[in-house]
Amino acid sequence: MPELPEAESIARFLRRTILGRRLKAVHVKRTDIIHGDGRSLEVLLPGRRIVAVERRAKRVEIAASGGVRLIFRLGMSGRITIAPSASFVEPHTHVRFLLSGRREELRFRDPRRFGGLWCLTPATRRHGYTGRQLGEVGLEPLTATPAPFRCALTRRRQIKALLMDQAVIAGLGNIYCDESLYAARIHPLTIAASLNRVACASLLRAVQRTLNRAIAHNGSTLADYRNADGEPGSFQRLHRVYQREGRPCRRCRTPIVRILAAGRSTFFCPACQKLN
DNA sequence: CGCATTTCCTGGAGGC
DNA sequence: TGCCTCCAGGAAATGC
Repeated sequence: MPELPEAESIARFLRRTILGRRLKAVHVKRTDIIHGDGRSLEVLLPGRRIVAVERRAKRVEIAASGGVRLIFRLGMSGRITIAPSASFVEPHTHVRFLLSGRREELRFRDPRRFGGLWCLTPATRRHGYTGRQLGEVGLEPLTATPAPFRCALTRRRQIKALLMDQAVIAGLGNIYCDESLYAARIHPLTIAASLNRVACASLLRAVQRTLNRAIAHNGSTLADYRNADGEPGSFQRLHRVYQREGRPCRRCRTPIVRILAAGRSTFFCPACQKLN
């Protein structure tokens, strides 16, 4: 379940390892996970240099020369790895990008195929693109300031659903929503518009602290997630509520409760996070 | 508009 | 040991 911290960890690793290198060749095994410019990556990409690696929301974005942008959405089980070209290719590896320099390649795997790869080019910007749409995303929580953050929250929706909505706040998924709400002592079903200025500011600080700590631990690995170097994250050891149903709250020892909110398992401490 | 429900998909977990 | 069912979960579409 890569969320913002996992995508950030991958982007940082890629920046260290592939920035400035060239895409020598591309092998696509599944075309149906690729969207954007209709032309095949095999003809579009070879020879281009990697000029930037960025993260936006939960997405990892690679900018190549000539205004070409590769946007990886990892969904549930998406993984980006750098591997020796001769190494075993794991099942569900949909695209392989051979890199200049060492005999290495970037691989995109996604067994469950909730993710995808968007190839945006000057042509797609002029004429729109084919395949699945890449939804707009909202405020970047790490750089957001209190006023726009509060503005985004002044709606009559449950705070959990709102934080999960990528068009509103970008990059928070189930884990970091629950962890942030716990840190801010806010019940997940609270109507967002009922939070006052102080509560919103406190929530933003909690979100930022939670995300920054998770990034420092290379994200959370529950099952699938690995960083681009193949290593799991370790932030799951610091989870306060997520997947801790029935276990004592680390602040007050009250058992953590699990409910369904916004269609997702939601964990919170009923004593620390009171409704109203 | 809000929000619950359904769909996509596979691997891992649990039941027997 | 092996087969079967169930289910998580991000995003988008559908229904109310």
